[in-house]
Amino acid sequence: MHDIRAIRADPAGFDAALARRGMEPASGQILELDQAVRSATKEFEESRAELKLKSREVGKLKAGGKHDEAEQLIRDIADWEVRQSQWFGNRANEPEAQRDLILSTLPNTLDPDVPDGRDESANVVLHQHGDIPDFAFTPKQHFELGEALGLMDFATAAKIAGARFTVLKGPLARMERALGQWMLALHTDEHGYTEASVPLLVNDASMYGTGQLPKFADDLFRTTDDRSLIPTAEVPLTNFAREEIFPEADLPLRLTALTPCFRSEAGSAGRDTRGMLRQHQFAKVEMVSITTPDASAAEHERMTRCAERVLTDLGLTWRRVFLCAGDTGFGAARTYDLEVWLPGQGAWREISSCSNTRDFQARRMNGRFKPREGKGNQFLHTLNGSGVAVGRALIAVMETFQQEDGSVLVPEVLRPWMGGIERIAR
RNA sequence: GGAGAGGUGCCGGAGCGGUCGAACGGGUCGGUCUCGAAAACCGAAGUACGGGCAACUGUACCGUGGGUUCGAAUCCCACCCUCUCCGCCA
Repeated sequence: MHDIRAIRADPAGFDAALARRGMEPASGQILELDQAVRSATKEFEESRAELKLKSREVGKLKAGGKHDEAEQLIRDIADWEVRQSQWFGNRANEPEAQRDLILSTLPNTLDPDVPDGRDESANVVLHQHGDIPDFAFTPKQHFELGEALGLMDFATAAKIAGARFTVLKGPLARMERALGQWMLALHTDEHGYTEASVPLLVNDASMYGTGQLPKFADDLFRTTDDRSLIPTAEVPLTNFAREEIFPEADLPLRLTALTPCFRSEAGSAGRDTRGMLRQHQFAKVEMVSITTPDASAAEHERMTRCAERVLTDLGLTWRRVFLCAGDTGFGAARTYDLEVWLPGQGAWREISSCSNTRDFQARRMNGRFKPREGKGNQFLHTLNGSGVAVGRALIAVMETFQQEDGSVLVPEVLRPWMGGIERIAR
C-alpha cells in the first residue's frame, strides 16, 4: 500500500515509479479522488462538530429541567439534520473506496538500483557458485529418474487428485522429508531463525496484508468458509506483525516455517507440465524477517546468504539473480532469485526468491514499531525468502547427483536425516 | 455441535443513553526528596486522519459491521473472538 501523502507531495515521482514497472500514470486519478475524499470529509466533520454541540446543549437543558426548550431544540436539530444529510450524505465513502482500491492494487515502488527491463531477459546475474557439471553420459530429467526408480508416481497422483500433483514413495519421499527437516534445522540452529508452526488456512485480512488480495485472488485456493490455502508461509509468518506495535528492542523478528504451499497456477496452463517442477502443492521452507527501516537492506543480504548456504551445503550449482523492474513481484521493492542448475533439463531454474518489501506490506497490515528514541510509531519493514523450495531442491539433487545407472547419490548433509542412506537405487 | 459468560486504554478494572477519550489501581516516563536507590509525593502520557507557521484545533476509534436516537462505550441486530461446562474427535 502506498502512502497517499507521498503521492500528494510528489505525484510525478510516483508516476515515474510506476513507469519503471511499465505502468500508466495513476497519480492524477488518485489525487482527484483524494481531493473528493478530503473535501467531503471536511464537510462531514464540520457538520458532525455542529451536531455534537447542539446535542450537548439538549443534555444541558434537560439537566437544568428546561424540558420544553429541550424539546424545541430536538425538533430544530432534527430539521437541521435532514438538510445536512442532503448536503453531505455519505459523499466521502464512495471516492474513498475507489481511491483505496486503486492504491491497494498498485505494486510497490522499486529500489533505485533495481535493473531496468521488461521481463526476465533483463535480469542481472550477480554471481555464480560452482561450475556447470560435466556428465560422461546424458543426464536425465528428474521425472525420468524418479519414474524409473519406481519412486515418483504421477499417474497415481492424477488418479487421487488430478494434474499437477505428485506421489513420492520410499527413499524419495524420505529425501523430501530430510530436505525440509535439514533446512529448518540449519536456519534455526545456525541462522538464528525461530521455527514456527502456522495455520495453512488464513483469512482475507491476512491475504490482503501480504498482497495476495485483492488483486491475485485467482491464484489462490478458496475454502467454503471464506479462507484461503496459503500459497507460501510468507503469508502467516509476515502477518505476525499485523495490527501490532513492537518495541524496537524486540526487532528483528526472524521466523521460519516448513509448510506445504498451495497454488492454483491459473495462467500457467501448459507450462512445466512434466514432472514436479510446477505443482498445486509443494513443500517449502520460508524465512521472514520483521525489522526496522534502517536494518532492512542488510537483512535482505543476510537472508539471501542464508538461502544460498542451503544450496552450497547440498553441493548444488547456483547463481544469484537480481530481478529487473519488470520481473519483480507485486509487493517487492527488490528481489534476488536464486537459480539452481538442473543438468537433466539443462537449464537454470528458480529455487528461492528473497524480497525486501520495505514498508509496503507493513502499511497494508498496519504493522508498526515503537522507536527506542523519539516519539510516534513507525511502519515496520518486512522481508521474505524461500530457504528453499523443498520440491525443487529434491529435483536439483536428483538431477545433479544422478549416476549413469539411474541411481542418485544422497548429499552428505542429508544422510543423517535419512538413516544413513547413501544412494537411492532400484 | 449444545448451554452459559464476556470482549473497554500498556495491564487490571469501573462506566443511570447526555460536559466520557473514558473513573480507579498497577505499570511507564519526567520531577521532588536521597550520597545513591527504595518508599512517598507532584506531574506527564492513547492511535489515526484533517486544518494551522505555531500554540493549538476538528473528526473518528471502548471486538467488527449495521441500526435506533437530537445524542450511543452504554439500547437493538448480525458477525468475529475469548473463557466455562457438556458432547464429539486427531
